Amino acid sequence: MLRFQVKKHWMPDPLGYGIAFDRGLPSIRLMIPDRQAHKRPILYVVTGPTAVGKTELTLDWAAANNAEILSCDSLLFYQGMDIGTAKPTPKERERIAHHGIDLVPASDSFNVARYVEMAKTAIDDMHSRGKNVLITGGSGFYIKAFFAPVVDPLSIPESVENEVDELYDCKGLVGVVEKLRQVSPQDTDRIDLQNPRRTIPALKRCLASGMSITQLQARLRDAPQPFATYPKAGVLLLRDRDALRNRIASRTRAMLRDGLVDEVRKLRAQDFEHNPSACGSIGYREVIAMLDGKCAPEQMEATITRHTDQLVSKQLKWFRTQLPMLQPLQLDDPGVATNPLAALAKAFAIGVIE
RNA sequence: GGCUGGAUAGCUCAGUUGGUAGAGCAGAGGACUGAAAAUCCUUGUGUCCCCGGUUCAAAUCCGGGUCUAGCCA
Repeated sequence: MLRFQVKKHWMPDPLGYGIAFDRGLPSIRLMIPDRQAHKRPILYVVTGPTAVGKTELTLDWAAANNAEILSCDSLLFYQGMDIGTAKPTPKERERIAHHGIDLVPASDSFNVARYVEMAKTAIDDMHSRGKNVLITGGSGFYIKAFFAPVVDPLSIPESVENEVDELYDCKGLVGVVEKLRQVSPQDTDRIDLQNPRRTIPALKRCLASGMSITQLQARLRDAPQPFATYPKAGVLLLRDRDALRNRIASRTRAMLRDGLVDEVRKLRAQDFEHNPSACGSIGYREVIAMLDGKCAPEQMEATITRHTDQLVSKQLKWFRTQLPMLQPLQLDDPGVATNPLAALAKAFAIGVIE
C-alpha cells in the first residue's frame, strides 16, 4: 500500500515533477505555485576540451545527484572505438548508466540529426525513471544542439542526393557553385563557396525545399529549438593550456600502452575505414599511417599528442564563439581544485538558462 | 686528413640565364545546417651561415672560413 504524505517543508525538486522523495515515500505537491510548475526538469550540460577531466568529475556528480549520463561526443557512438576515444570504461558505465555510447558499428556513420533524435529518447527514458540528466562531451557542434536548432528538419530525396553528388563528381566545386547561383541567386555570399562541405549540402537543401539559402537560414534560425522546453544548466570546464598539454601527453602514452594499435587492427578488420569520421579521428589515423608505413613508429606518439593539442585549440574556439552562454569553471583554480564537485554545483546554479 | 653535397621563416625545403625571397607544416584569428576529432577562409621583414671579391646590382658568380651530412683514408 502506498502512503502519501504532504511535506511541510518542500525540498528542491530536481525533476520538477512535483514529486519529491523522502525516505522512499513519495510525497505529492498538491499545488505547484511557482513558475517552475510547467517547466520540465533541468538538463545539466558539462563540456570542455579533450582531457580536461570531464569523465571523472561528471561520474562523481551523477553519483551524488541521482543522475545518468548522456554522452555528447561525436565518436563514442561507434562500437569498438574505446581506447582512442577515451570512452568511459565498463566499470565506469556500471557505476553510472550511460546513453549515446556504442550505438552503431564503427563502419556506419552517425550524425548530429540522429544524435538529436537519440538524445530526446534517452532524456525521456531517464526522466521516466526519475533520474536527473547529465549531458557531457566535447563535441561542440553536438553540444550546441541543446541550445539552438542545428539542423533543418528537411528530408532530402534520394534523387536530389544523387543529382548533386554526380554534379560534384563531374564538375567539382565549380559546378556546384554555379548551380547554387542559379537556384539561389543574390545570396551566395551567405555561404562559404570554397568549402565543398558547405556548398554541397546547401545545394541539396535548396533543391529539396525550393527555397533560397537566405530563406533556409532564416527558417533554421527561427526553428523551434529541440530542447526548448527544458531549462539548461551549462558549464564549460577549463584548465591551463600547459596542464592540458601534460594530461594529453600522458594520456596518449597510456592509450598506446593499453593497446590502441591492436584496437585499430580489429577495427580495420571490421571495415571502419568506410566511415571517414571514424578512421580519420585523432589517434586512429596516425596508427593507420604507421601500420601502412607512412609514419615512423617512433614519431607516432608525438604526432597524436600534437594533433590532440590542436583539437583543444579548435574546441576552445568553438566554445568561445558558439557557446558563450556556458558558465566557465577553471579546474586549476585552487578553490575549485580542492572541491570540484561543490564548484560544479555552484557553476550549475549560476549557469541556468531558461 | 681528402673528396662531394648542404647551410634561406619556429620546422622541412623551393628559388628559373645575377634584379634584396616563397611553398608546405607549425603558430594566430575567423567561419560553420545530417562527416564537426570533419571541412573551409585569412595571416609570412627573414643578419638568405660568416668575411672578402667581381658587378650598376649577389641568396644566386669567385676566394677564404665556420658548421653539418655522406663517402674515402
